Amino acid sequence: MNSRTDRLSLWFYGKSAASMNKREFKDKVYHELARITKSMANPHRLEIIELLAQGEFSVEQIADQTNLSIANASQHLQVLKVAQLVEINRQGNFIYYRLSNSNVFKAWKALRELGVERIDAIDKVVKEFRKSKFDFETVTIDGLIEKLDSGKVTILDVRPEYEFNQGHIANAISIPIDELSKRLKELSKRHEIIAYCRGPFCVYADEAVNILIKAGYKASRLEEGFPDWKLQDLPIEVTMN
Amino acid sequence: MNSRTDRLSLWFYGKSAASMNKREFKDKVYHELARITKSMANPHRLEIIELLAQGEFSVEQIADQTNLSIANASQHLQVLKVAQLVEINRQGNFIYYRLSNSNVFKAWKALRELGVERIDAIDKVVKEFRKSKFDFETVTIDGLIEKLDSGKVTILDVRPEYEFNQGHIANAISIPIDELSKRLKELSKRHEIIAYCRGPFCVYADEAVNILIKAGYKASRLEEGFPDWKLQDLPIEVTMN
DNA sequence: CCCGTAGTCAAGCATTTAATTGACTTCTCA
DNA sequence: TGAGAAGTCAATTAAATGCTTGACTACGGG
Repeated sequence: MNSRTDRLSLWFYGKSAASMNKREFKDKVYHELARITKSMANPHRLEIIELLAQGEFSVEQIADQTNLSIANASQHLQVLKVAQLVEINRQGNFIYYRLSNSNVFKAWKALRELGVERIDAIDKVVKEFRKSKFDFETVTIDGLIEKLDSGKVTILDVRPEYEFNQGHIANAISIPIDELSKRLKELSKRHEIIAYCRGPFCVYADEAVNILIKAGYKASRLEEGFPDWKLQDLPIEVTMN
Repeated sequence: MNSRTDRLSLWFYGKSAASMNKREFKDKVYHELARITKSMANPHRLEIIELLAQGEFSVEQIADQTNLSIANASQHLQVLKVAQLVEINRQGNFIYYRLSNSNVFKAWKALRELGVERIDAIDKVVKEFRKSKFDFETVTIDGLIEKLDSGKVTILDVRPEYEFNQGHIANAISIPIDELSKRLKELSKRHEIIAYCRGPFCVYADEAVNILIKAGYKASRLEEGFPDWKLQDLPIEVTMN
């Protein structure tokens, strides 16, 4: 025990702000910020955050999507809930989790962009994985906006319909990736097709473009996902039921 | 050992992207992103990041500023270096650390804003601490820009001169907080004074405004800090030597 | 009101993280 | 070239984190 530890235990147990000195104040603030950061600092929780950026999901849906056991998913969700990054909405037997606020997605986006830019391993694995399976160009949100102004473009949402219904790019049509092959006739070949999904690490759109190009369409994927579009306050639609 | 763990150990030891399946690809990407997030997820490292957003500092300077032992500070810096969030610049006996890139500050800023908005404890402690010692209004960067357009404003940088020299708001004058009381005569009472420092959790500017108001000046603090100003590509100056 | 489903909680173990100490390395300068 | 200053590293210990398992709680339908 040194004097530093003594101070920490003091404020930790609820010292009032008015009686703090500068160091105690800083320790408290950075401690709280680190608590939030730690609650995001786990691969599964990051994946959950990205999923919840699409809308709200039950624990079982989340566990399925992220390949976790129900109990484990639940525990990760508790961590996020304690940190106030997610909120719940109980509907009978089901408990639906959602991000509490757009700032959560903003933080995830900032970390994602930091990662892609800083960590070669990420950029490399993303590029190689895409290239190995699907070799084609991507379009950014800005690029898509330009295309929309100037031509015949079909925006194709290939996420599960459940996610599409909770919010999608205005005028997009929904064909979940699993159904794309057998629903190709719904798409006109006279339009360029821009497929999008959850975000830059989601491969649904890659798979879609692959299918479309093989079938003779002009198609490319949106680099970002629906949450990035929504964050910029670009036009979206929600399917009511 | 279950099949999930088997997969993890496979890619961990360097599976090529081309041979990955979807789940392996996701695991790899989120693992890497969590690694970066973990490297930030510690109160001392967040404080170091905020400090390094001001410029470059030696290990000893960093240890001093953050109240850490040299060895401990060094170890935290190694964590940040391995995650590629900081870079070094050796000058003889001294090793200067700096943020590798503005994305690091962007991520810190996003986490900071998430924290202030989400965690009552942070907002509360910041407001209470300020109020208890210094009860006055603050000005945002946008507010400062407006004021600059329309009136006589003195921008006062109260960070240590070392930090001022590495970069400051254009036309700001430097009076480190320790010297402010005895250098008041350098400031005209006909100008409103906006004091700024490192960021929203830095109290130098609060202390400065307190001194200035007591001495009869019209003064307020900038909510954000120099790095926030710089991030927006607003005019800055660097003191060469 | 009890059964089944959805989800949470608690215990136990293995792994990771953090701080301290003291030894070690690297560089400068006399 | 060797003393000293600036940092790093390695070992130790304590604490926190993460996963699994199985028991538990909450709700709805018959």
